[in-house]
Amino acid sequence: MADAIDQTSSKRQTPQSDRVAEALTLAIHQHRLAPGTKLGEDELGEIYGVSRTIIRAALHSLAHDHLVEIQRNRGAFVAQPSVLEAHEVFEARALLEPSMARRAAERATQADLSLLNRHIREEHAALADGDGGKALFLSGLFHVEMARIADHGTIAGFIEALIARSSLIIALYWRRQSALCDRHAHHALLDAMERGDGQAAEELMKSHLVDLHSALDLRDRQVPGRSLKEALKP
Amino acid sequence: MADAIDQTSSKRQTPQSDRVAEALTLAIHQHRLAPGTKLGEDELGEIYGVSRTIIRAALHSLAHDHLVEIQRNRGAFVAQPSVLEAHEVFEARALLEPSMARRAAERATQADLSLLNRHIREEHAALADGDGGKALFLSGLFHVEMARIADHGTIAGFIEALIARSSLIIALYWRRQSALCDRHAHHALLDAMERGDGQAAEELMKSHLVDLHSALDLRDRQVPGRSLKEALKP
DNA sequence: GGGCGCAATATTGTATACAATAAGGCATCG
DNA sequence: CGATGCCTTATTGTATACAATATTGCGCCC
Repeated sequence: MADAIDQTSSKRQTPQSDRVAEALTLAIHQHRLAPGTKLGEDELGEIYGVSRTIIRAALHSLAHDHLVEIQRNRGAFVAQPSVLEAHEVFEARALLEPSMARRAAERATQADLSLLNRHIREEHAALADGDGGKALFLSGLFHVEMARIADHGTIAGFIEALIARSSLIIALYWRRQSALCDRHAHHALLDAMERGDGQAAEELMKSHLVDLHSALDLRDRQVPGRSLKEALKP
Repeated sequence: MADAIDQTSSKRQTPQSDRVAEALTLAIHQHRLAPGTKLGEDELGEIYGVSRTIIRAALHSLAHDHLVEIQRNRGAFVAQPSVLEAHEVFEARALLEPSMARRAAERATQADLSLLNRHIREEHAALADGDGGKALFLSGLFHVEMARIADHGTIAGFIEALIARSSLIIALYWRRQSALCDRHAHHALLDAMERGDGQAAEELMKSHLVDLHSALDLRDRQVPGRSLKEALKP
């Protein structure tokens, strides 16, 4: 085992901690790391073939984005967003993403549009395969790509962080029965972008986010993993 | 020298890196650390009486908020936001803060209002003393406090980061002659909040941010510190 | 037999040592 | 005298060793 990280070229430009952080973020996105999972430093160090120093930097980075929670002297755990946090995240997205959708519609190049088109096709294919987790992940990527097209790095950074958190929220609160209700939302958005209709894109994004938000089961209950220890002890 | 950090009680709950990061953030807020300043690890370690491990964690944290820039094998420097970044930061604030002003107006308690009142008085006092830097810092604190009152942790976190970056932007691009043009903006905002008039607070915040944005000198030029080496070498 | 306290263990927090990279100075050569 | 290349030095990147804290299992006492 050991060196699991692909060190393509001998001269590496990006810090190793970033590579680890990216790998962990991806695993969270893809629902391969469930909320509440303990992320032991030695364990991760062995997996990625680096020392705890690197792992700690990566974990702190993810903690900064609210993807993991670090408890002093206890360790790092994949975050378990509360119902309140879930509401906040989608409210924040509703505040930011419609404007970005408008900008994206006004600025998208042909290359951007075909990239989004491919995303949608892959997403539908994943849904057809019954791989809901992958479809959800691709769906998030669509939003991230849109923020990138809008060409506003600052807000795009916020949106990326919010979408990563959304992935955790979906893992905890998604209600299955409404899984495919808005399969056409992204298609409609892309249509508006192809027409360069910023106003329409903004409205579509706004209602799409409302739909997403209401597709969550956010009745105030304890999430499973938390109830065992943290709900009873303190 | 050495242990410069105040370890009030023997049992410390917050990580040391957070204390260092806070101290550095404060120094940046107060314009005691100029953009471009080199932040050597050994040097900071000696100042705060901790090892480089702690310093590195703090610097990475600030880098995540775009307050410092880390160049591989070169070290950490106080960030020098570009003109583009400056625009983006104020556009992002314009997107987030008006809504928060509305929420704050709808939720502020009497204690909140008197706290804001005190902030404004201190800000005016600092201006009267000719301490523009301190006034600017307190002005930022007013916005942060407002986000806190709005009781939306997620967006408040974004706003806090944006205001910290604004402090750097102001250090680089503020034009002196317009330094006191909007001294009454915060007062007007507080009035609206005291009336519980969310709509008015939202509008006032929006125009206040437009004023701030246009009080910057964002003509496209190289910032001084950057031009010597970085503008010519790469 | 159950509950409490202590000790053993494992894991994280911090410091330090070593390695790698970049910067600056000096000597040599044209 | 100036330029170029190497070498010295300083600083960061990473790993490891040590210290502190929380957890867990065992034994003892009630």
